[in-house]
Amino acid sequence: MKNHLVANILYQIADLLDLKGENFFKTRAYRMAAQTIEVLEEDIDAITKENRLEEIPGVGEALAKKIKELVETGKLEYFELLKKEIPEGLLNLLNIPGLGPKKVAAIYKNLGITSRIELQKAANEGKLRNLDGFGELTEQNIIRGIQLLEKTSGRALLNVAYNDGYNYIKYLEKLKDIEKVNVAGSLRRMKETIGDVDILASSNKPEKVMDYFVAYPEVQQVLAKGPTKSSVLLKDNIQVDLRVVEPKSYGAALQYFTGSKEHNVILRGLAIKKGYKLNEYGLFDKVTEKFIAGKTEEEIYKKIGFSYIEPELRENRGEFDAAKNNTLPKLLGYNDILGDFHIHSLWSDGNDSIENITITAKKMGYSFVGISDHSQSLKIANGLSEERVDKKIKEITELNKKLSNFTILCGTECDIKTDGTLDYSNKVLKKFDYVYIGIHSGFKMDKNKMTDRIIKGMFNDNVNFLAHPTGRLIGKRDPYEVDIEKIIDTAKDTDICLEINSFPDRLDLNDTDSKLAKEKNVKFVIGTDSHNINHLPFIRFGVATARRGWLEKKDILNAYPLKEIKNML
DNA sequence: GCCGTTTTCGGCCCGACTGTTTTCAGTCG
Repeated sequence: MKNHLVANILYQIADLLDLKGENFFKTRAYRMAAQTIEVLEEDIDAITKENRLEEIPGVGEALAKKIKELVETGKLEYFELLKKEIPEGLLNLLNIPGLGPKKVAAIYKNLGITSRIELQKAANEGKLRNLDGFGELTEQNIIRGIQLLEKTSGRALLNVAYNDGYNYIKYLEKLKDIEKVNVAGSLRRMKETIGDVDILASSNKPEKVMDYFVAYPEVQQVLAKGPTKSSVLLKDNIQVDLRVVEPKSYGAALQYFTGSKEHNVILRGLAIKKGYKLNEYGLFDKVTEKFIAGKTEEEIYKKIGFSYIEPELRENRGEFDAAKNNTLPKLLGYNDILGDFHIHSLWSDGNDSIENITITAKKMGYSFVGISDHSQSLKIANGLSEERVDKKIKEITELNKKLSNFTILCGTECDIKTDGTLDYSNKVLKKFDYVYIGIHSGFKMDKNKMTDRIIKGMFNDNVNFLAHPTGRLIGKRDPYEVDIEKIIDTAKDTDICLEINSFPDRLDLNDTDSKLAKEKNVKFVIGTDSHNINHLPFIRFGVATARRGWLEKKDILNAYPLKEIKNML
């Protein structure tokens, strides 16, 4: 059984136990074990076979026994009994903002409700307000919560949250009573999707800050407002939370509200071991409660015994060991990219001429761009025939004559056909400065076939880059069935760079697969897949994904000067 | 349910806000 499946069942058990009203620490134990197993590098089957389950942190006698049963039989009696006792539908109700285990349990016990539809109906009919601990406002909040969940399906893409968050910051920076202001939370960690935008500010006049915060023109609704914490819903249905702290606590609060939760749990635990207490107000002596640090994140990490850990790394994926041993990666910087190889122009399905793309790229400080239009069989995207390839090369040659200190390269995003052959002959492929290959049709293939198809394409000597290696579209399409480890190994064998596609609904490879590939010494190219000049700045989301995958400047082809890249290609 | 360089029992992170109730439970992060 796969690690994430085991983790998933443990998470569900925790939720079910919560609904039963079990001890908080017991359900937390299930969640901590689930979280550890979810990101465990080693296979849970192997660990079970060798009777080493109890070596996993957070797994003791009882959990080891349950995991063993689950792995060996594919079922867990305890879980089945729990599901009989508590309807599974209740688990979905927990996703509704404002509803926790206690309220869901009360709703089920008193009204027998087990689905969102039944709940909505009961709320509309005013049946919830009479329950103990409920009132009219609770009822309204539940209705609103259901609507919100349906509208946003939970999380926003990174670019949407990014724009909302940083526009809000620009607005807040205008208020003189704010000393410092930053985004925090998953947006600061640049996670691929964002639940809500967290903002942190320091000020000695928090009430003024809160008044200003809720007066932002983009606010649709004020969800909560207090002197230190407020929440609003923007017109695009993104929730933004603001916390205000005193300047001396700013670093501690920024650390605290940046998370991740898992990272912070570990950090606080380590602080306690060193005789400290860490919270959002600062680092304190555990006994005397004396304030030790808090103004900056750096001093907090340092006092606890670590070098500074970049926000993108704070996911409890080994950053503490690396920080302790001084082996943290020197992360790729947001300004390290010198050019973009994955751009579509008017020649295929892009909106802009190569000339206009060049102007924008120069403004961004790039020294080169590569125009990689689609290949001939992708008719829907106006893929280039062999004849049009020659014409495009001619246009680029002419344009380059007029440019100084800037180079346009002619590439292609060549289709890998269903049999693994490429959409251009080798003779045509050799005409390009570089060749991307990618899957654009025949997504529903069995895993072995798909893996073989891609690998066959990668073994063509003219190929340099593999575009969006898993083909996922976040929230819209799952990755195609592919053995990503085999693809990574093949990239190493064939010297092909794996792309980190920066388009916000792709981010493909993702952070964890990128980390895996880096560990196998694979090189990367970060491309935007731009179809419009306004897409070129998406590069920051590709860089963010690379950083979350622990990648350094030296791992990224398009962070090298073009002269060196040409040698490498 | 886990864990232990004071502990094999008694901790385990805890503060802010809302809504209901009148001193606090529930939810969230």
